[in-house]
Amino acid sequence: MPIHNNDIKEIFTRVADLLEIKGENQFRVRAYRNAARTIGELSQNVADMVEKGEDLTEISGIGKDLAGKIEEIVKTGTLKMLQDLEKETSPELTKLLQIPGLGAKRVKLIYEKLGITNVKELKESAEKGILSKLYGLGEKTEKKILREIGRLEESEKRFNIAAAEQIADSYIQYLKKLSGVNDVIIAGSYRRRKETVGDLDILTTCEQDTDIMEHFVKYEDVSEVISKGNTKSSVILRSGIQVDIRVFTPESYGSALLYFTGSKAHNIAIRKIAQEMGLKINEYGVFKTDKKIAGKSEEEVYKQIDLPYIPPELRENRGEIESARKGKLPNLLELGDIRGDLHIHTEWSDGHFTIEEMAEAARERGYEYIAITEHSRHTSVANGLTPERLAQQIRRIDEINHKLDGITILKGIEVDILEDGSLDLPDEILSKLDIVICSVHYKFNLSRKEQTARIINALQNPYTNVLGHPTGRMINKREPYQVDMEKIIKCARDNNCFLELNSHPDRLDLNDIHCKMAKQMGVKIAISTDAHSINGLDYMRYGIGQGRRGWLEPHDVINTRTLSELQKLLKK
DNA sequence: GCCGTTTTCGGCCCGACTGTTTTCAGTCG
Repeated sequence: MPIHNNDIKEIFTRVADLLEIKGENQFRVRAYRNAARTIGELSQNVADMVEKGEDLTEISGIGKDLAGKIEEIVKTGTLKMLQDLEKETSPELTKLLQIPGLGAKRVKLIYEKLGITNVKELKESAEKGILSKLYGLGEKTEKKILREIGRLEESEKRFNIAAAEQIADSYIQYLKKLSGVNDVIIAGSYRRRKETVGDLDILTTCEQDTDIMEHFVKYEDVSEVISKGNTKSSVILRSGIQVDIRVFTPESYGSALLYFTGSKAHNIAIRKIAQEMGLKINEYGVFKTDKKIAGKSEEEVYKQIDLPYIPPELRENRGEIESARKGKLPNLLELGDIRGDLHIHTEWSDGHFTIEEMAEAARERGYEYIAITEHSRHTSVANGLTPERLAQQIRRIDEINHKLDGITILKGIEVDILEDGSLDLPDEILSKLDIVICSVHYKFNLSRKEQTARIINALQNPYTNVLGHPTGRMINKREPYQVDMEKIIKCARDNNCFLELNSHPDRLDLNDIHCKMAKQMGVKIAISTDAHSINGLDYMRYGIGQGRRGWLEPHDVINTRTLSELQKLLKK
């Protein structure tokens, strides 16, 4: 069985959970958690590294012991230490940790005193009122646990960035209605533009005597108030998302913003640097002994530890601090750099508008060009084009281009990759197009080897330009199909192809890690919306967010080019 | 369990809120 980085991540996370429940040294626990996170975010495949005999202790946070355990997992598919821990305690205990309000100490307590090992038993004893009899637990905690179990049973989801954006926008508008409220900003993973958001962290500054907390919990969408204090409160909205708010003075706004934007790993790293310099950073500022020396703006805080401003999207402790130190932070791409959208559907297949309507909408958005890329015949549910209809569309686009001012329409296709890796339309018609995107739309469950070979075959077609939504994942709905992304990127490079970053908020495919990997391996990206309607063109901003998280600069992206530069890139 | 211009031991980020306690532990972010 091939071991993926994610398998190692899960094993180490379980080890950390069980060690913590056992009451082991917290720093040992942290070492496993750090290792789990690091491996999960690594762009290289650890199993390959083991096979090549590479030194795993080169990876930060992996020492001799963990390197040995990783090898054991890669070679045997399992870790004896974890099996022993599971025998010693109970494998389902870790699930209890997912219940908000239950940490390691309480899980240990209820396990040792009541012999509870899973959620079902926990629920029963809470319903019978046994839980609240334990020392340190009370009725309120018992009720909260029951509520949380109910919530866990209902759904356990993160919100995609577009859904989070809608919820956030209206809450912010509401908060700003209260007079005396000055800044309101959403920090957290939302500000880092992560593809999914677990909760919203709101930061505000306001005039004295402004009862922002009261106003905050009175919002009509609030279904439950979890906590309400003078500087910090939390609620749950009807949609199920948790929203936290913190109030700060303007003097602390920058350090608070930095702190609550995270990520946690980034914060820990910068605090460590501060510590080494004899400084202390917390959410209220930067302190030298007890004297506050900075905190108004994020720039000011970074400056105290000799770093330039680091954009939120990079703050994952994935090398941004080292780059910042060397003055080599990427000059990240911005929405304004985009000159066109290269993946658009119209009513010719399953889109909802005409070619002219989409072109005009794109022109209004300031674009110089778009590519019309319908589905091909195999995707019959989407009214995919036959060679004949595509030839017809090519003629039609020529006519429209002739009349249209201010924007150029490129002739393209999103052609299906068939099961054997051949393309759904003959080369003869593909040769007449400006851009060929090829995509997998069925047979998602081929083996990793077969799926990789299928895609590589498609990339080797002389007319292929772009691989569309390269892993096929749908956020919260469908897992990515199994592929060897490193091989695919290499193949794209060797065949002069590009990878798509599909901006649809349910896809955002490539993900951030693969974007960075493609950049490092010298493969450029097309950031496209896959728009099926005029509004769909506005998904571009999500793709930009993801691209920024993937360290992309304008020159890494083909649709930042002028039309003539782009045409050169697409000519093979 | 990791790490090192305090290097083989002794550190490892830190503050707010809640609930249960009677001065604080546990959880969370």
